[in-house]
Amino acid sequence: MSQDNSEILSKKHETHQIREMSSLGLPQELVEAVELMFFAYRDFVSDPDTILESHGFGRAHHRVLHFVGRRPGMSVSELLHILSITKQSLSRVLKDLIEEKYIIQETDEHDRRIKRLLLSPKGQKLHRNLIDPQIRRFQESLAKSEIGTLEKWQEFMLHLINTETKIDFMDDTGRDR
Amino acid sequence: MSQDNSEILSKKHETHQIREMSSLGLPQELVEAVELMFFAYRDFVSDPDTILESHGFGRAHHRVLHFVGRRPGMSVSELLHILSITKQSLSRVLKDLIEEKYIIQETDEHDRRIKRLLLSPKGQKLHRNLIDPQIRRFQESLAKSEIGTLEKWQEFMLHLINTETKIDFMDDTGRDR
DNA sequence: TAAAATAAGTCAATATGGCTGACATATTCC
DNA sequence: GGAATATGTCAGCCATATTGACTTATTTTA
Repeated sequence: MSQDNSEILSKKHETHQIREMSSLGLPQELVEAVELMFFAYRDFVSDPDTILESHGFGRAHHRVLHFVGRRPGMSVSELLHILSITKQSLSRVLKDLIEEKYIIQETDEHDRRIKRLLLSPKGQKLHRNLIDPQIRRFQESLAKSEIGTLEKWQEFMLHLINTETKIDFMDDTGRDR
Repeated sequence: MSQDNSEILSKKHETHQIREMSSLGLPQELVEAVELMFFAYRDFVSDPDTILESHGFGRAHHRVLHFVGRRPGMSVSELLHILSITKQSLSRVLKDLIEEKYIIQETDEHDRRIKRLLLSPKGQKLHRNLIDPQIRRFQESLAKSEIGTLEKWQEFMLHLINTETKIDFMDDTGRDR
């Protein structure tokens, strides 16, 4: 769009005068990066997927467990908003998690229409089991690669995100408030 | 697993003696990183998703178009292997793409059991339209962030990937051969 | 050369997790 | 008292994944 390629072009490959081009006529490394996103994401969620399967749950359950675990006391509509899915899609998985006592609902003290969502100890345990292999993957990747700290990686990833989403993420991490 | 946290702990936050912990009792930045993977991936595929919808296609079609575009002449079984899906899952989307002339099949010269897959000019155009917003997202992110070049980001992402997958990826990019 | 292996394609059935539209209930706000 | 809000639920649709069984054509191999 408004992006000028020449800036990017001049930044890379000091040792090569000519930037490698893929079969698409696009910079090789950028096309590779697209694939890295695909493969890294797929493998990154593969360990939790295996655990979830043994509980009869899917990725949707994982997301709910995760965000409720990270923001204890969040409402159903906050959860809907952060996940960007419909009430009906959420309801099926949330129902499972409540029925099997991974998630507890507590009516808000001041506004009795709102239900606050919380992880039960059982839910916390599962959440922890799901996130552990992902944390481990990051730690191993950090140890193996030259990147040093996560800081710049995080900054880059954050810039890939839509502005609207960024607001949710900030809320979620409790930063910039 | 074999990973020792103390090593990671000592590497980060020179300015803070105590590492911030999330509500999970896990390093805050690593939990944040897990969420960055989720949000970044979701938004990263959102632009192609919109384009695909207008063609009556889904993400599965996108993946097929992408890999065939990147590795012109690949066989059906190579495609199955790289996507890690079943023949039956592939068949529907591949059928769509062939019927609507985005993908062309050519019988291999030497082994007539094998069908080589290629993008038609129409397929190349769509592939290009799908990848453009993703390339743009990377370029904008590169411009906005301090990371400089993609190199270290790529290295880190590559280490997140399973060894088996890495082999496919290398094959795909034509490196290390 | 006959049998086995391989590449591709197809059938039927099933599950997950998205979606839409409509509607019900309880509660709070104005 | 009526409007708005938060939640929950009905029914149905779609995309994309799965498994298992089977066919056809072709090549490899014993």
